[in-house]
Amino acid sequence: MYSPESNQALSKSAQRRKREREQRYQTILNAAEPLFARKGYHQTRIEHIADSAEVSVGMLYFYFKNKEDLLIHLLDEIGFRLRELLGAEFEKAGASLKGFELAGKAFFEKFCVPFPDKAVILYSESVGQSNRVEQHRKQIFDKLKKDVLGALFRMQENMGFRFQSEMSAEVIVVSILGIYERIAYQYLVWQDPSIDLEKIGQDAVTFLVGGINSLCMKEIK
Amino acid sequence: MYSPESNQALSKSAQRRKREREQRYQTILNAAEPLFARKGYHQTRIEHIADSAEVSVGMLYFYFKNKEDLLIHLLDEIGFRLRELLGAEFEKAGASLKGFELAGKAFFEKFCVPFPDKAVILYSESVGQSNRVEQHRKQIFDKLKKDVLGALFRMQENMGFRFQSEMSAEVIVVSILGIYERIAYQYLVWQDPSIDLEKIGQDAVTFLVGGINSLCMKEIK
Amino acid sequence: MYSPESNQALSKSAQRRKREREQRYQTILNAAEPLFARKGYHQTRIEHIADSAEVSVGMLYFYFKNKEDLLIHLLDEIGFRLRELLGAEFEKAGASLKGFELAGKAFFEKFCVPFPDKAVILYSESVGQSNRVEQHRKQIFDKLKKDVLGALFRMQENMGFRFQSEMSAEVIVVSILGIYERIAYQYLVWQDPSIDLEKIGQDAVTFLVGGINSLCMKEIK
Amino acid sequence: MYSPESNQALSKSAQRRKREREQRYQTILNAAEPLFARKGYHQTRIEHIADSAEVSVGMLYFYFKNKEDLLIHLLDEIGFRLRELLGAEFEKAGASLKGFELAGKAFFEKFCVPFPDKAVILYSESVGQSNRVEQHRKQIFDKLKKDVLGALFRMQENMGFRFQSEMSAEVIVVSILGIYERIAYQYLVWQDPSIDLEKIGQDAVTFLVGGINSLCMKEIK
DNA sequence: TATGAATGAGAGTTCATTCAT
DNA sequence: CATGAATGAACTCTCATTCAT
Repeated sequence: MYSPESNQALSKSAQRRKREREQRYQTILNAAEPLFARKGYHQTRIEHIADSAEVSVGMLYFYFKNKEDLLIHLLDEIGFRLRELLGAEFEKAGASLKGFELAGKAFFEKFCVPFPDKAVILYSESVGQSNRVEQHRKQIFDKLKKDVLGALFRMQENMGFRFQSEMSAEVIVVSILGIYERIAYQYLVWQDPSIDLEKIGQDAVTFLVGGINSLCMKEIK
Repeated sequence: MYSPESNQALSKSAQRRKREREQRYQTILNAAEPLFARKGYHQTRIEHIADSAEVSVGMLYFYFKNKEDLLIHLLDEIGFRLRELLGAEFEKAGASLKGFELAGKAFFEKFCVPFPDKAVILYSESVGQSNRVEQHRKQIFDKLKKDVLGALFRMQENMGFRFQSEMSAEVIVVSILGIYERIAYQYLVWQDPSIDLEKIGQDAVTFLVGGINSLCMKEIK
Repeated sequence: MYSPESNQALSKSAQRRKREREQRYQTILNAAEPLFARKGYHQTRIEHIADSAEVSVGMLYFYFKNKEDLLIHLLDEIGFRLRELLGAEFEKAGASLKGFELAGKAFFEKFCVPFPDKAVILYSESVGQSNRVEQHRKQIFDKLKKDVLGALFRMQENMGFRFQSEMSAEVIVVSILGIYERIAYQYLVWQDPSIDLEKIGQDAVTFLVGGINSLCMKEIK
Repeated sequence: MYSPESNQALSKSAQRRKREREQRYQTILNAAEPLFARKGYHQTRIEHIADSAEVSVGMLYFYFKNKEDLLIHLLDEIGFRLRELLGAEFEKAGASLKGFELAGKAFFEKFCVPFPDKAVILYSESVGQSNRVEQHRKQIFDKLKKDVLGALFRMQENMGFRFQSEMSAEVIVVSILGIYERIAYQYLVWQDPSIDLEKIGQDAVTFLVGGINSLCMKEIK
């Protein structure tokens, strides 16, 4: 006979286990993040990460295949968060230039400033480490490109213009990503004092809107 | 008493020595470049570089303090070459938008394509390795910024416009560097097939000219 | 007051428990056997054995003190089986050379061929692992020696001969064990194609009978 | 101009280097031998071997690819020595039964007794460690088999007999190797007090001569 | 009894750097 | 100047064993 109680008990226990496992997984990622970002990936020893996460080295290897794997998971998570964030901003403004403006502002205000470690890992510590890491970096940028490209095409449909050449959309997207990446890098990695995010934001948006406009031609209907 | 003869003999010998030393120094840098760019900085062993340069490991350490030092010198040389190249292009066209166009074209055609290893080291392998390396990277970018900024200001004087805000010039320069860096990265490091340098070049220039224009306001004289 | 009922109930339950325990114990040994024999003792992980036996790691440690202990119990069981088998063959033929022939045949046909894993563990995987394991290996061989020695002495009584020297019996026994061990090793561990058990068997028996004869001298009555 | 002196100096220096290298190689093998034989292969740590050889761990890895490689080289050397030794004994006595006698005696007196560590490694510590090690063990035994087989065939030619069956020669050789191996194992690994090499030697030879005779039939000329 | 996640000592291995020659 | 063998600290990773549940 089916016993809901013992079943629920089991289920509860299993649920708790699962919750704990996911928590620990996150704990490790959270511990690795500042270490990778501040000491550098190679300068960070597995033991430090384990200590910082209050987890044994063995447990760390239970959750992640190796150090590279840990970096990759961290990277993927950062990429996911960033896309989620930017996606929401594009949603807010419908398919318009406004969306690009909001997304640009959010990139600084909701990503770089509150999560500098995440940005440093994405733009600095994960660069040139290994082929596998680079593949994941590429994947993240490809998805971001796809997202921004989607927003661009939706805007095109709305506003009725055409691109100067077949590469224009690609160029616009890559340029946007490049501009923001470089500003973030100078600000976060080099802590360049000439980069004042508050002041720079508006000009950056103006610049890229100007860039976009120059590659989009009003269609005569 | 001054002995021109022995002096000259010494001088000749010293000159030869110096020439040889500089040659060897270059040989080592040249050997390290493709290894760092293709295998990666960490995956490249000192012994491998020495072998490739046909120099003993000990000699390598005579010319360079350590592995990091080698990377830094390589990086500095790459930065110098790039600045030299871009500077020449700006010279050619006087202080005009044309100069930006030429410099952009030259970046791809005279730097990325003929010297992919140099570009990969500048944009990938030297990233996030250590504070000292990062300082030199920053220095290189600062100088590039200064160069481009100079060209921009000369153009401003010539054409008589003013920037929308005090940050505009900074934003323009950083944006330009960011755009080109990202395109180079996708093309060289990820070998992204959607990046066709030939086709992209013109649009990139159009984009950034649009961007520049949008931050520069014609002055009413 | 003695309560047969509850007693019987307890007894039955206890019996079942004991049966289950022994079953599980065997299951674990049976799971470890092919793993040790095919992957090797050191290459086999405790977790793998537990999985294969469908038992938790904790349970495995309930039944066996540690990995070495598991190997020792396996080894002892293998030794017991082998002695049982050879003993039965000696019984069949009474105290005669025939018994040695039958035992030799049985060693191949009833041990090595149907239970190659057991033979591999006895002759290869348990060798040189630790002092404790080696003690048990020695014990097994000592008992086998004693068995064969017993058969030899019974044959001596029956047939009335004397050994050439006081060591002769020892030498005969050790030689027999050595010959069969080496053949089994070549056949099972190295899978030496020049070892054809079918064809070799008869010659091996002839060889050792010749050996035995040469160390036994007919007594003049 | 050719300078014999500096040349000789170079040559001498190079010779010394080579000598030192070979010496060091031997020193490491010599240091590993007693450790492997007495503590066991797995219980012996690389660091111990390096310490014992008064060599740094790094140097050890310069001479040997890894721990397994060290064991294999040790094993090969032991195998080579043993064959050399037995070969010389067979040579001494021409192609006769005497040769088998001498070789048997030499196995104990010139191998097992003076070099117990070598014998233990050959017969115990190298057993069941890995496929690669096992391949080398097999190779050694194959060569030993070939050597003994050669002696047997030469004796056959001299004495004019034929083997009972096509497998007889194989059986004789494998039996001889098995008998001596087992005696050595009991004596050296188990230090079995019932094995008195002095007394056992003669009987072992008698046994195997009897075995050989029983598989060889006088040819009627 | 039964579980299997957690532990952590300890292993092998690498390689930038040094220094006797 | 030149060599390259030698160093050994530092690193990642494994897995037998334990113990809270």
